[in-house]
Amino acid sequence: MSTPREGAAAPLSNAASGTAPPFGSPSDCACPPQCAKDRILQAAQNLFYEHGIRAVSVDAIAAEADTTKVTLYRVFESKDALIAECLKDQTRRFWQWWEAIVDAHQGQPRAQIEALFDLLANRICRKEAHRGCPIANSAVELDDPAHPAAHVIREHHAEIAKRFRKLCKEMGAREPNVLGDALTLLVTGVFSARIAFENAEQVKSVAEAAKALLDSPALGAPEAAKAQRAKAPRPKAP
Amino acid sequence: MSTPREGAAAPLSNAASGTAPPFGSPSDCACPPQCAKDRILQAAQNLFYEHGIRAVSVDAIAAEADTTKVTLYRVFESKDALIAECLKDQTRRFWQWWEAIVDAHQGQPRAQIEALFDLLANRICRKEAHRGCPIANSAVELDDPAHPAAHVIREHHAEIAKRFRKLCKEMGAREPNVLGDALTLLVTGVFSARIAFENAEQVKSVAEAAKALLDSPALGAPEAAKAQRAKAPRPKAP
DNA sequence: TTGACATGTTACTGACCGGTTAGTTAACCT
DNA sequence: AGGTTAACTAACCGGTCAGTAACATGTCAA
Repeated sequence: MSTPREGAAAPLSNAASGTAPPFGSPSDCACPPQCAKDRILQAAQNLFYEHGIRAVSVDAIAAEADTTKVTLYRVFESKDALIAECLKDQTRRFWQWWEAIVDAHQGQPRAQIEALFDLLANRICRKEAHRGCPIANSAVELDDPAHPAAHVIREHHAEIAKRFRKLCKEMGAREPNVLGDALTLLVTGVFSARIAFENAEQVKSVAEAAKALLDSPALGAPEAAKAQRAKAPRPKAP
Repeated sequence: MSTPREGAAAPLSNAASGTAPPFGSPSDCACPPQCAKDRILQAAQNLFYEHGIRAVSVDAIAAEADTTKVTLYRVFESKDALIAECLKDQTRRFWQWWEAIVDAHQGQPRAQIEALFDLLANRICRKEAHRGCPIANSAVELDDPAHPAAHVIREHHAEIAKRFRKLCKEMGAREPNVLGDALTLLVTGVFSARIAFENAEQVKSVAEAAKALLDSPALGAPEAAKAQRAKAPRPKAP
């Protein structure tokens, strides 16, 4: 097997330093800045994202966090619990990102969706996003449905679909559920494709794809709504 | 860590028996039916798909293949080489599936695309596809770009995009490259979503999404071509 | 000063990992 | 009969894994 991590002896592997999951690492924690728990959580997220969950040992995490395995196990019950905490933290930051975009276009569901995809397309092309979505990636590595992180993964994806469906409904789409699910597939698709494609630019067409779906005669908003959308921000929609 | 595999002592784990990746397992090999190499290749694909590459030991593969680790290492250079062989085998079977569908609608690029998505939607809902795409999954677990399987993964995805772009061109699409890439994203998306969504049916809208994209005024075929498509099979396209 | 608390240090356990060595058995070909 | 080939058994190697035990240190608050 091609060396998983650079041995338990790895003191300060900067293999992952400078790299972080696409929606950032923890910084807003209750405890004083950069307490051991914070550093461990951040190191784990970076290493998990960069190399995969199973490829990273707790020794490597502790080393990257500039602490020891003992401290790690004092703060987290197990590696599995740490994994779950990492994912929770990442979903929290993802939804912060989402909310900020949605808030910027209140009452304009179509503009909200477009902005989400425009900014996603930009973000996914950035170098630090080269391993796609950390949550979806975890789903690949965790086969046990009883794993403490499994629920986080499922809930996250269900929430994306739910919110897209709702936005599509507000937009007055003909088929809000199908359209919402189609947009969800584009999101999961762009993350997955980002890993496997050499050229990061190739996945950028996700924004155009989303707009094409929104304009779809079969799924999108009827002409009336489409004409309306360019004008004043409608309050909420039917 | 939640027990990776059920110990090296696992003799005949039927944890994966009866489960196979979405595009099947090897059966058409040169050597006599069910030689050791065949059995190993099949067992590895099943176990890798079900539990992930890193979670499966070579001991477990040998046991599942009803042979020994020694035989495995006589036939394959290393676990990494075995991984690469598994992926090659799976891409081969994927393109067999693809070609069969495309051949059934020769000269009708739009019908070819629609059929690909219709059948993909059906296949992805099947129980044995519940872990998405084995090739995309491997990309998550293999972080080393020098891994013997990395090239297989990249080439596979590039080929999908290339073929979709070509079909879109033949279809006379306004933006064949963007449309082709959008379809590619739907494919990667439906595989990824299949893992994380509890309800398999939710990803089925991929076929409708694809049709909506094909009908997109901005990306799809102009009205003329669209009217034409229902009629006689055009020979090749512009 | 005295605790309490978070953290660090060192060393360990038992299991499992990928990979190897050595020797055996059975079928087939010449 | 002898040789080749492919398969088997069983034990082993050095290393890594997740997780633990026992003890030392620093710091801050009362």
